[in-house]
Amino acid sequence: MKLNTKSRYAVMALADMSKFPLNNPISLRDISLRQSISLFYLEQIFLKLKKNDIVKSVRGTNGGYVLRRDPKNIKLSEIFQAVDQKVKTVGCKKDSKKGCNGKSAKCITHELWDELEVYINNFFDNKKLSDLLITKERNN
Amino acid sequence: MKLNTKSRYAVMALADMSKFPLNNPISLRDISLRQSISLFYLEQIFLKLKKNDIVKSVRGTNGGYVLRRDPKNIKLSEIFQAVDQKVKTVGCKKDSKKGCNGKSAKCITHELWDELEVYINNFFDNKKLSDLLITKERNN
DNA sequence: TAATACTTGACTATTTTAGTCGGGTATATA
DNA sequence: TATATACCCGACTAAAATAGTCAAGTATTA
Ligand code: FES
Ligand code: FES
Repeated sequence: MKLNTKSRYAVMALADMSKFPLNNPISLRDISLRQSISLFYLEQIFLKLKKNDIVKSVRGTNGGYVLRRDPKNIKLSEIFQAVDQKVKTVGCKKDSKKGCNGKSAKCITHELWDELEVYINNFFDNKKLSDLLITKERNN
Repeated sequence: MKLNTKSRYAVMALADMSKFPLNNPISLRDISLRQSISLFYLEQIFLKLKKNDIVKSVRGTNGGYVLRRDPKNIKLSEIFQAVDQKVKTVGCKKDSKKGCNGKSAKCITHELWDELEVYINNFFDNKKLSDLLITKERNN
């Protein structure tokens, strides 16, 4: 049960952006330097964030990315979804009649994992990007 | 963010066991057949469960494994711990002064992931093995 | 003594992760 | 208009983790 770098970096990068004046394009190069994340990797991540309307891009000199909405209105669950990061605790296809063991019925633990999945998704649904900024002033 | 088979199977197998009279050794072969889990894999898993005092073993014919405690007193968190399945959402070593990016300070998202980790661990801490049985009668 | 069932360590194929890279296109500014 | 900046996009890859598999045991009971 662990979190991958793609979702961690996505949130980290967006949090970085939201510390600066909105509507002001921020280049991936700057984020890369400030947060020590590979530029190439960031490009990959932001492509998805863009496709999912979380950021928009400004090309050319002085370009970069801009948050599409106020950080107050960006849920972490959206970010996760954007980078294809599903919370998956069940071993079966949810909509299928078959269980994780290939049998016809759902397994003995299915309901438990399902409950866990809902539980975790709740966390991401209730957290906004802006929640990352109010903790305390940071210098990195 | 997903769950691996080792922890899923561990819980599944123990839940299977707790449906039968306690103190009655249950062979892995039976669990394997009922739950469609590889016998070899179960052996690997139960070795750890035994080392962590969740089950005890009875060798020889009619042997098997026996739950050491009542399912009411077995937390899922113990089971996860036993099979080495930590919930790991932060990218850094928790006790280290260094952040996930190798810098001296904790990163901008550290507190968030830490909170998530606590949140998820709470789920496992509050669930008992017995909670899996009361949902409804099942036939597998 | 034969069969059952746990014991242990090592081994492996497959999948996932975590990036990397190359060759673009668009835009601002000097 | 030249040039540098910065996004765009697909393909590629090394390394790690996962999900098992296997072999060669030992203990116990019927
Ligand atoms: S997890 Fe859904 S059937 Fe087992
Ligand atoms: S997650 Fe701990 S410092 Fe980044």
